[in-house]
Amino acid sequence: MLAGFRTLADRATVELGRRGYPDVRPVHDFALHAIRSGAQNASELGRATSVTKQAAARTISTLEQRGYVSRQVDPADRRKMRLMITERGHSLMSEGEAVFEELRNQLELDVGAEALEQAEAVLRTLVGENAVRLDSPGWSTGGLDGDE
Amino acid sequence: MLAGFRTLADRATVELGRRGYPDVRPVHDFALHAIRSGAQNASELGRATSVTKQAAARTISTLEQRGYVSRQVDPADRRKMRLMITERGHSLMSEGEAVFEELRNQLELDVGAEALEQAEAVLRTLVGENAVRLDSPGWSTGGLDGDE
DNA sequence: TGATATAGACAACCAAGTTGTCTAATCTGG
DNA sequence: CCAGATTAGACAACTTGGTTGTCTATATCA
Repeated sequence: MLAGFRTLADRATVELGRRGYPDVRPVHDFALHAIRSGAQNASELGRATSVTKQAAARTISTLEQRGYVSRQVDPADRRKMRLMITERGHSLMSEGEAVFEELRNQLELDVGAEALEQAEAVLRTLVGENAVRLDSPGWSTGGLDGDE
Repeated sequence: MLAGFRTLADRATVELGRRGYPDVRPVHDFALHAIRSGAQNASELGRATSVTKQAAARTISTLEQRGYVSRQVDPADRRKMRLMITERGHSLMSEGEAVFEELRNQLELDVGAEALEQAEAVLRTLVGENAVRLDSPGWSTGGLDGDE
């Protein structure tokens, strides 16, 4: 079947909820990662996550409400709102990584180390191929045009 | 990263669009499969796909609009609307399977037959584990309660 | 027969996206 | 140096797939 990753992400979400981050979804973690690795404002975040800047701004604002990031006007360019990950944001991220690690370990127990690595390699190939064209927003919902 | 299956499903969607089924999403195919393997009305479909009956009814009605299923009152129990997959519905499904087959073959070329099988086995384990508790609606959106 | 359960419809809502329009700030080029 | 273009971000309206909650019609059970 095809629900593999969904499964993983869902479990991580539930587990994170159990550990005191009840209102976090995969998207949020995803966004935090993008911010940590360089996206400093809404537009950049949008580009980094292949989403319109409006959607990114929305994600940011919920992240801000929940206390995971803070925003302040960029002194150098006053159009921009510079993003910073808060303490709580950082602990969410490390907790998230820990949870993932645990899930991965569990799976490794179930299935064997080699098998798991093999599987990861395959999946990497799969996403690697189209990482090239992570452009076009709306790959999952709207689009469907298939860029002829 | 973790977008492996998404990737696969998205590509299949795009490819199907290209082949004359432009308004089909993974959900729809998923629902058709559930119907084919026994779900005869909205409530059953909902149960089968771990979704409320209302959501299922909605999916059905778009599927009906697009001409993939038809509905008629069940003569034996006039509360029920019996579902039938139309000709077009069947061809969608086989086209869908063909596309998937092709994608799988492509991946097999890229990565080798054994590796692919191994990966599939791992993923099967992953989803298999929690197939047991495919109950609780809302695993992906609302929930988060983690059934304490 | 009457209480209860089930099927499905309808309405209101949510989350995460999308467009499209708009203002404010910055950049660029004549 | 200033006019025009570009960019950042906000706001509003809409879409999809899902959720409750309420309601009617039909079945079923005691």
